[in-house]
Amino acid sequence: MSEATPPAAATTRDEPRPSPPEPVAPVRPEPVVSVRPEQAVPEQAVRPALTRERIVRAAIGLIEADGPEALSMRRVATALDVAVMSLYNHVPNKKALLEGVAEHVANRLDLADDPSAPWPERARALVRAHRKMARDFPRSLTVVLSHKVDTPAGLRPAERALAVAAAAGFDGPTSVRAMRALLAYAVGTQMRELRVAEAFAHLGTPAADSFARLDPDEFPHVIALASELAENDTEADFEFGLDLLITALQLRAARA
Amino acid sequence: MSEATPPAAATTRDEPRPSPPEPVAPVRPEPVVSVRPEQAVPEQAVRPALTRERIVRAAIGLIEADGPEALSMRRVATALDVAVMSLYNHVPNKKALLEGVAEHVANRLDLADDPSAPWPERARALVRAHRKMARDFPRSLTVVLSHKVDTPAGLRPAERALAVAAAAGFDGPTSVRAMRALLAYAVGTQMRELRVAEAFAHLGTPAADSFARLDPDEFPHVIALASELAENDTEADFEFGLDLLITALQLRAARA
DNA sequence: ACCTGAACACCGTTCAAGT
DNA sequence: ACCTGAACACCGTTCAAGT
Repeated sequence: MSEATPPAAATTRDEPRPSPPEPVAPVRPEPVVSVRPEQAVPEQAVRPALTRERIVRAAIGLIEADGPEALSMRRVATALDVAVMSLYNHVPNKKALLEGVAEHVANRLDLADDPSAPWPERARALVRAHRKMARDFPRSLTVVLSHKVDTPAGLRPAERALAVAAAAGFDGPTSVRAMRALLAYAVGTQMRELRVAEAFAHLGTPAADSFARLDPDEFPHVIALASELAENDTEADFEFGLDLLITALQLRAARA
Repeated sequence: MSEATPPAAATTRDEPRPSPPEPVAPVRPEPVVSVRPEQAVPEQAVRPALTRERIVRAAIGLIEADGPEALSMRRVATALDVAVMSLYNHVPNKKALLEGVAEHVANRLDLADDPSAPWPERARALVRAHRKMARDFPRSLTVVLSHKVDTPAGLRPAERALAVAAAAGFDGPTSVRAMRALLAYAVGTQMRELRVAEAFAHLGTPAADSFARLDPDEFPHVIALASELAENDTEADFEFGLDLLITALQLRAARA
């Protein structure tokens, strides 16, 4: 858990790595008397075994803290207080680690589904789950989106979408297209929210006054709607577009 | 132009850089007789001046050839046959170079617009322009999408979309939302096509048999529609989703 | 089986020196 | 004003050595 938000020390690059809080015993003190060794060591002195799971979680923590471009094997290693090369006992290389990150985040998608609910509501819930993931792991998102997933974790949203489309009465090819349209919208929304979030992280309110310097002849609408554009009710924006898609799909389902 | 698709030599990393095809004159031969110097040197001997434009184009060439993760200042420099540090006379750092790439690609968007055409057709044309950009610069796309643009190049699509929405009769806030929905779909589609393209580049036909290993209880629809899913008529998929959005917008415009 | 340090071939960027 | 090489603090990964 604490690995998900690594200590600030991991974000500063220059200072030398502090010596780990391990029992620094030059000669290993063999317990000749049985003292139930699992209770012998005090609280956090035992370092949990290095594992692929822990490595992936640490990577996600670093990505969320400093952005995906700041992720390095070496930083993951120091965050876990091991040597770099130890990671390679559990992960073949950095690309595989990023795939692990993608899969881990994709598995956090909340795909709870009530098959007895009307299909438009089920479709909405599916797309909303993507939006929630984008909020929970904003900076890991680009990693997820740039690693296609033909693993179960990656195909689960597709399965749900196809199930919903079938419930709506669409034939196979139409179901596939409806699924792709919904997921394209989900992905596009995720990207947009990510950009908005990064922009706010870097500046206060970014676009506001940059609109002022635009050529009024070329950008009449942008300038006229500057205040509407500066406002970012991502929730309402998202629901508006989702509503468009669902409405059109209902129309299409009724015609079939 | 030739920089847009750099020679294969730029993609192999290990071999030493071949000495440039420059006139290797240890002592510079000063032309004491006037021979119209701009014609004196044979064909490609004159190296064009290093410029921000040339640097950005070379970067795009490398990205399209080897992917964005393979872009490095050093590779750009050798592609242009200059020292690395020479680049820094025209570009402050790598981040700025990537912003240049994003802007250059965004400027290639074909935003031709016929204000007398019916607005649904104008809206379609706008979203299709994004799709075309994704086909022309597939691998530069992630760079474009991950650098928000409050420059004119980045706001031009928004301006067009708002103009179309106004022509449809939407009020300001609704126009902004309609624009965001359309652009979200455009972006989502671009991401999907990119993933499909990368998948095909790496394997022959990727998903086809990976579906076979899925748990039939959890993935009944994916398995049943495996052949439809394997087929990727990105054109038709794209138009299907676009049609949904436009249809719903027309409905909404008629109600207002 | 797991961990590790040294080494190698890369990075981006600062600095001081050249023209 | 523009170009450059050396140097620095980083990278990912191979290899050989330890337990």
